[in-house]
Amino acid sequence: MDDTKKICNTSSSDGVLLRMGLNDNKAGMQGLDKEKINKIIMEATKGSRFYENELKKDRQVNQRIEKMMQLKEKITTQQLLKAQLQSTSNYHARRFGVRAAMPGFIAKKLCPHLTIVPLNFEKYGKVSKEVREILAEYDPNFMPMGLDEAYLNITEHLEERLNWPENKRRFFFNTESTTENVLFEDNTPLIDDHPEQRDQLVENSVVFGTSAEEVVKEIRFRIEQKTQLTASAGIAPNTLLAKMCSDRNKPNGQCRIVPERQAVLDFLKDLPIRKVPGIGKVTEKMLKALGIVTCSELYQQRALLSLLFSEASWRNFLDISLGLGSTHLEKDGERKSMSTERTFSEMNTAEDQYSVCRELCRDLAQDLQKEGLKGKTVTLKLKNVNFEVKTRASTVLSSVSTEEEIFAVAKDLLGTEIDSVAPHPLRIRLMGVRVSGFLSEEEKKYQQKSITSFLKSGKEIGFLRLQPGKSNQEYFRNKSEASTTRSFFDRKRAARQLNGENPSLNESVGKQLFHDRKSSTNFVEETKKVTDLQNSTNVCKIFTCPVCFEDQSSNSLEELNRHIDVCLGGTLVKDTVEITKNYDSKENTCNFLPQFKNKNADECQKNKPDLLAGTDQSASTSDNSISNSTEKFTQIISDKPHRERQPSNLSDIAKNMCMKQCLFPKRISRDSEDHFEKTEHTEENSSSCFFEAKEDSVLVCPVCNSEQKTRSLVSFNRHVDVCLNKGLIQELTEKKYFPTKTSNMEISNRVGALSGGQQCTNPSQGTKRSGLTTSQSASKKAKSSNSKHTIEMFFK
DNA sequence: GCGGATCAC
DNA sequence: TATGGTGATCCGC
Repeated sequence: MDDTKKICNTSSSDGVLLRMGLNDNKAGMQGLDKEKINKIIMEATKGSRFYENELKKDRQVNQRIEKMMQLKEKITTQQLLKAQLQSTSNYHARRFGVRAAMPGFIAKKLCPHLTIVPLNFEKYGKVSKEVREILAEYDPNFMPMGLDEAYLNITEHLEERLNWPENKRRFFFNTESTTENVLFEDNTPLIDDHPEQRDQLVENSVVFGTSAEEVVKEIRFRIEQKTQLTASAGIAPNTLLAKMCSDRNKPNGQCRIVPERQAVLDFLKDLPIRKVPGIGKVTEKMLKALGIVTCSELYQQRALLSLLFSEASWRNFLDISLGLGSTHLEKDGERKSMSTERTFSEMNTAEDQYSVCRELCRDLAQDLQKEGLKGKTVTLKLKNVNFEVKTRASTVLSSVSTEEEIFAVAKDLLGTEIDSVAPHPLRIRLMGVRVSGFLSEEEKKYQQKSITSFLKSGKEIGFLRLQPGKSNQEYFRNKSEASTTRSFFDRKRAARQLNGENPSLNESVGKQLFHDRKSSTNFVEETKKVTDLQNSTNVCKIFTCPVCFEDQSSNSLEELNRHIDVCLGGTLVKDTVEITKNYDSKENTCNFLPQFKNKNADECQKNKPDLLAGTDQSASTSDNSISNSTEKFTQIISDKPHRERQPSNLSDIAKNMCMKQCLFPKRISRDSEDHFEKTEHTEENSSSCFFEAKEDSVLVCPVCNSEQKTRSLVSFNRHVDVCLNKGLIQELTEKKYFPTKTSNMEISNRVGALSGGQQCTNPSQGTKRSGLTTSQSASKKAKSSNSKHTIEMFFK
């Protein structure tokens, strides 16, 4: 309880400083007088709406912490001990997999012969083309992260480099002398002909060695010589460590963590958690409340964390505390959303808001079309003048990509928000529009095919029959032409010019523009009509379905799309049947079984626990000879490596494919390789389940490498616990956590206890989250490469 | 699927 | 002086 008080009694200004204040945690800031600067920030911001909102957010965080501490109070020593064993063994079982015999496996995780170097560019940070060229010499597949970071895997380069002569590793200072530049370009003849020049040359050059450190020095040297940019770098066995240690010698320095377990642990020992990518100020504060400040404390408190945080969170904490990160660089995954947003001075008229909304949709549509994307979900984001952010989303049946399509959805969302505060105006300072739920390549094909076949069949008749506008049109033209032909911002700009660039006149200008408006509610209605008209390209339309050629009663695009979807249903079925015949084994997808793919893939994923429990819902919803769940799992985890198994007949293929589809839908949809053996993530998701279902294979302890007689997951895990607790893990553990008797302690209810989240579910109001999102995967690139280094490396 | 929240860059 | 934009992810509902 003392802890709780401590947190909640923190003065509000302290709390806000945490949110707003200078973060001197980032390297390069240590020299500054933090307190002084924070004081200045405080003085400048006190009393503003922004500040008030920061206070509010901070109070929310404090409430979360308070609840967490209350929960912590209820935890008994017994529970903690139990959690200690369960979290550790569960973590290892899932993280490292227990399917294959892997002696010394865990140790290897920490010592892959891999060097990953993130280069953090300082100054103007942009990884220009030149730089890029230099980096590519060391790793042609290097991964740029944003504008000012890049990850390189220099493992291969290091091997090659061993045989390089000194000359190949010599680089020159780029002085102002033109002679030097000449030398830089072509030095060989000069060396031979003029010994004195050679001396000078040697004086002005530097030879780099063959170690990883030398390579990175060389890269940084070359970059600086060529672009004047300085960079700091970290050399480490995985991306997480590399990122963290590149931070250590900022600016313009480098640091290496050698691929040895002890070096990793030493590095992490006193490292503040805030230095870890993915742990932000909120997570830091929450962990601090638990007395956790360094990464090693993250490990020491793992039992507590497993009880207080979601599984994803505490497992990520454990990853961090053990220095586990990705060991290969993965190309970006597919984009998941695209958005655009804008901040402006207070905007409180519906007309302005619809106008801005349309502009955002227009911009977004352009961006979407550049990448050829169509999405099904449109999200409107609003920030009111008190800095409170709201998002409102709507998912439509047919995907959208054009300005009109997006606006059709967004304007409804906006309308709802405007209505919700009526008769008061909606006072906002930011609006954003996002499109997500993009069509997969498969879906695009279907769509394309349907449309193509439709057009080819000689039905190229415009399905929009335009009719002359009626009475509303005149109204529309007079009333809102300005807002469509000139953007909101253009008008504001013009108004500013008229008013001598005085921004304070913005509001009055707005009022002038709309001085003739009626009561606010009526106005909203009118605006809606206007925008509906706008949505119809300024002309009244009657939609005719391009499939059934029926005139549609509604003039809403959404309605039309819905209708077309229904009509196209037939076409779609036809197409998928054709695809059935074109099974491509490389693709490993279910597309030869369209019924299953289209209808049941998601279901199957959802029903996974049921499948495992033998209820087998998917089998009942599909007649594709999916006999029963046990059989399916047995097949996948059979002793023979999966990739060697050749499906013997179509039915087998069906089972295999469908199971893959169901178990690993995300990855299957992207890649064309066999993901079972390689994807640790899937392992994590399902490893324990495998054992429950497995009947004909032998469990081998991943630690001691001995075959286990039991088929029971519980017994098996117990064995692994014992092994783990005796061995590697115990090194790191404080003795109080592992009194000798606990290693024999009965471990029961493992899977249930695993969802420790249940225990910390907050039934009451306020903060919804009981766990935290702290994976390094916060950023998409870090994420994509995050979770599948270990098994893959091992098998390589 | 939605909405809020956190995080990185 | 007034407090950004974009994208991703997680959690609870």
